[in-house]
Amino acid sequence: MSAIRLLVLGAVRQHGRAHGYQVRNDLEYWGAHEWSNAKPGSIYHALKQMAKQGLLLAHEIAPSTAGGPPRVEYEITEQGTEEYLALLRDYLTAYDQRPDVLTAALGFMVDLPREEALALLEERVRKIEEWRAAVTEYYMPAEGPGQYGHIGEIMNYWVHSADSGAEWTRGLIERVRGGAYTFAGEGEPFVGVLAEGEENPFGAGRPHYGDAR
Amino acid sequence: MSAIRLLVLGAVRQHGRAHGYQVRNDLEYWGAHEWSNAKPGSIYHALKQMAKQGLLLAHEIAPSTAGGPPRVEYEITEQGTEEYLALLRDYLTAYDQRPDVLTAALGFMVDLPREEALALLEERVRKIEEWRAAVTEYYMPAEGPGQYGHIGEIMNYWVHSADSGAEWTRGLIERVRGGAYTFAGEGEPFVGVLAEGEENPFGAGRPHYGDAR
DNA sequence: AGAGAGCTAGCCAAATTTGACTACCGGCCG
DNA sequence: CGGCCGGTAGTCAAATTTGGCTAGCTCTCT
Repeated sequence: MSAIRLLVLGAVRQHGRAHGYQVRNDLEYWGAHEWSNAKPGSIYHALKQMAKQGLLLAHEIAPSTAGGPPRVEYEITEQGTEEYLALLRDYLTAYDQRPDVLTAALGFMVDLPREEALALLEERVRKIEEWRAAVTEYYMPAEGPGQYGHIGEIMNYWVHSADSGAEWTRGLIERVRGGAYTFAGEGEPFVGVLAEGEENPFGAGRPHYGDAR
Repeated sequence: MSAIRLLVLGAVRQHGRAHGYQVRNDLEYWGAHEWSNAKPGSIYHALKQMAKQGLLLAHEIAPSTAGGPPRVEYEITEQGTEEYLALLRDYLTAYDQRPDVLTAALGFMVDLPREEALALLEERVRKIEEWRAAVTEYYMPAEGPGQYGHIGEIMNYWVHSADSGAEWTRGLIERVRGGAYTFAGEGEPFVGVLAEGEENPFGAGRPHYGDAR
């Protein structure tokens, strides 16, 4: 699964109640369209799918003023919250070469208690090291590297990425252990959503990298 | 697009003529199922699609001995070769947060002349630096970092990944410039496919990381 | 000789993702 | 006042991806 479900669940949860366009807007605010598949089609699809599965509750809203398409507001259910936390824990520890799930999880990590987040991040480092060992053991056999020719560069790249990822995670662990950020149960949380009517500084009109391609 | 097209085109090209299962086997040999979406369904789909688009030529093979499903062998066309080289060039330079396309391109980079590969890799470094500048400029405004709360860790992670990727690419450039590997037009190329009947040391029976999850 | 395991080769339905498209409204410009 | 631009809210068909399924062999025990 991609990161879309976590992103959508997290966005709805922070609002309490949100319709599709609000979610879409939040994800854009977070820059999610740059590092994940958070495109309109995917977002609306995920909302409907998760409503069907009981993770979200759909409220049909009467078209307020003029015609327009029928709006639907979503609210997260008990079951949806469980799924949300499960995904969050999973993605914080998973090292599977897709950086988007980690990125999404970083955005929500403060929904967990500090101690748990630390434990998960340490688990993440362990997983990376385990993976690294597996690569070097299986793909760099006794005959020595080089027998793979340029193909060895692929393994080299994997190993380099793993090392870099582990190093970064260790840095994050230190910052969190040192008291950075506000985690669950520690008072007023940092809110990354826009209030109704608040101007979106990251919305249209703001050049994002990649727009010119 | 994912890396699947480049992988499939490259595999068919190295064989000269290959049927689906051969391609599937090569990709497994390269470990592609671990870092890309190279699953049977995707491979067979890509073969058919590209045959329909004229990138591959499909030969119906009469069922050799007993019944069995009708085999199809594929051969790359002129147009397919062009597409192959275009994808290769593109993926060697593209820095778009999906490591699988780079990984796939690394596997085939020796199909280009050494000088061109070097130029593309240098272009890649430039792109990464450009991207890094965009992130730090747009997402770390005058108010200073920290106003984003833990969300700033996402940008921090991006920047760290970019730096790590650039550093690795510079290392590769040095190795290639120093004469490593055999590039197009430099004599006997390194072949990463299995000869008909050769045993696949990476096939089934060999534990891959992730099998135990 | 028959049961079962495992390989070869490939197919398929369901789920997801993409990228473009619709429809309504308000403002603004000449 | 007509036309068009931009924002809001969302839909849709087509392409792709997933994960498991089929069917025919070939060994290997028993």
